[in-house]
Amino acid sequence: MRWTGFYLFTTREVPKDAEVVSHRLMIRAGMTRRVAAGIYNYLPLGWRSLAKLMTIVRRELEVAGCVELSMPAVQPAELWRESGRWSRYGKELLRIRDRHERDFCFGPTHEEVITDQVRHDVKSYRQLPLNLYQIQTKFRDEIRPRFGLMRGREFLMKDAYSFHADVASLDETYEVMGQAYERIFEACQLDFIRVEADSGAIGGSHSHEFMVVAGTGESVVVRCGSCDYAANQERAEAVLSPPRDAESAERPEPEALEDVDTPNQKTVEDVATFLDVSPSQIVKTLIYETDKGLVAVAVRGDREINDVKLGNFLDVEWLEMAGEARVREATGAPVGFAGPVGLGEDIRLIGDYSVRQSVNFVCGANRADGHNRGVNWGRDATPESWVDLLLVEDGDPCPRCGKRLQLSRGIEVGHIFQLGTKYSEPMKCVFSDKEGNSHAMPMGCYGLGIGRTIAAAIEQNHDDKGIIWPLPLAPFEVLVAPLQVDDPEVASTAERIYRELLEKGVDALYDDRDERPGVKFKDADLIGFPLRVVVGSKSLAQGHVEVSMRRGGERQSVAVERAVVHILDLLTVG
RNA sequence: CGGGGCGUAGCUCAGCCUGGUAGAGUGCACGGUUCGGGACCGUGAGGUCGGAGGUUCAAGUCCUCUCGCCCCGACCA
Repeated sequence: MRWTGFYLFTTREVPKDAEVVSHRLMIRAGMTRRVAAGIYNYLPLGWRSLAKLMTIVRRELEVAGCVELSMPAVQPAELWRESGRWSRYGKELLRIRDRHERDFCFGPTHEEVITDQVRHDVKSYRQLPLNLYQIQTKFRDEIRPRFGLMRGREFLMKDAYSFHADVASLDETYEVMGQAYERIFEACQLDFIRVEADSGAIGGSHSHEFMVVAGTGESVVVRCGSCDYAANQERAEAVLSPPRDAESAERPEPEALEDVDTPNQKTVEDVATFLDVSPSQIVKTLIYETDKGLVAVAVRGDREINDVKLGNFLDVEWLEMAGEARVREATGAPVGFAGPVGLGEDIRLIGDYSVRQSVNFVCGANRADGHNRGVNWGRDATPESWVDLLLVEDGDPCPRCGKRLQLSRGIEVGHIFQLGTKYSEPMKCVFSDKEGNSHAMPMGCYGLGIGRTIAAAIEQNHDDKGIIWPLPLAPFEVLVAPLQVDDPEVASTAERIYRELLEKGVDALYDDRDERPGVKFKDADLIGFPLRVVVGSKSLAQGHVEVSMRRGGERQSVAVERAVVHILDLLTVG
């Protein structure tokens, strides 16, 4: 490809609202341009990187036994009504109406459509298992799209769906897919980890996310420094105060329950200072509002609740911290003075493990400017359940080996989970077993963000000059840059090298622009071609061209006749 | 959805408070000097100042409405 014939325009400046490195660099390198909020053009250069990733994905999925197909972006509401998601999915589902006033949506995912297809064709256990995938445009009407391709509304996603005759088969495919994902991200040369993830209301025994390690990631990853435990923070188990036998522990004598005045002491820190206790001796009571009513959660004063765990335990569709008015209604006190003692009948009380062993603790008294001290479970209040609801923090003990956990940030580029019969059941995607009995097919689903993976690759591979592509994802492997295009000697040499590279199957771009050397160098660094061949009149007079690698940046003078061989060597080594 | 901010040349922005001739840099075109790390000089083209309405002799500037975009928040008592 010749630069002047390629639609490639770099810029020096970038809109000030582009804050994340990958976003800025993609705009500057001429890879993408925003069309609307969270909606982008993939320009030829960017599209080449996406295409390379898609090729890798297809290659590994074929190995894993997946079959590619393509499904529509626009889907009829009736399928979503059947699965129940038309009403449940919420505002992220972009709903549209055709000229006949029929309801459609722009697909955010394709469980309904694929299930509808498979139930039509597959009737017997003999036809299972199946694993179908597509790479296709999705639309999710995100509250706040941001960070360019990292969180767009319209985006490219590889989504695969597997169908099985039994759970064992699902388990097997799930593992195969996990390995395929590992091979994909390894092939992209990305630093990633596979973490346990929350499978949420979907149920299912397994769910894993694939995270590209990056400080700008939106997800928090919990890792053990000693063993291989790794989980999404939403999922990570807390073992702060493991349950133990009450009688085996030495417990202080219960003190009398006391009601003390704590004027204006609303936060845990305020109360701790005021009453001269440590925050961990305070039991904080959080009031949540859910679609199943109000819930009070007791947790150690210095810790936070993991809303995802809470939502899963309660099996609710939504929950949020109750507002000022609801808190007052529920506890009779303003925010800051809720406590487990004497809570109303209409509010459930759940205890987090972190306070199960608490004795003679401090908590809100459910009145303005008042707290209880000397509170004890059983005598003064009793949660209906003790549950792990804690948000894991840096330094907490590992649930597997007890060593310290570390928190880091990651970009979620892949998510695999077992759906079970969540869709096959309501949509009657059934098959006959050997005995002729009918069963809903257990399903798995496997997503991989194409654009997000490219963005993540840039987040992980750049410097102050620009992108440093991992070779497999680079839009072009080699840039051939003649510095003086009007010098016939320079031009013909550069052109010859370029042509030979093409003949050898190398993905090369020929910078035939009549630009000053500085401009060409800056653009080369910005775009991040892994290899660069510079043909300049001065070195050519010595019979040399210059070959350099973007990563590391070292330049080598190479004899003209050896240039192509040398480049091929470098490309093989990687 | 709540709060804040921004829409002016292809791009990045100034001008708005205090109403009176539409600006800079960059990019683009042309000419010249340059030519191995985003050169310099000169000339030029390029704008319904997001849109609608209002106030005014006069609106990019003030007011109202509207559309679009961005940021923060919508979580810890």
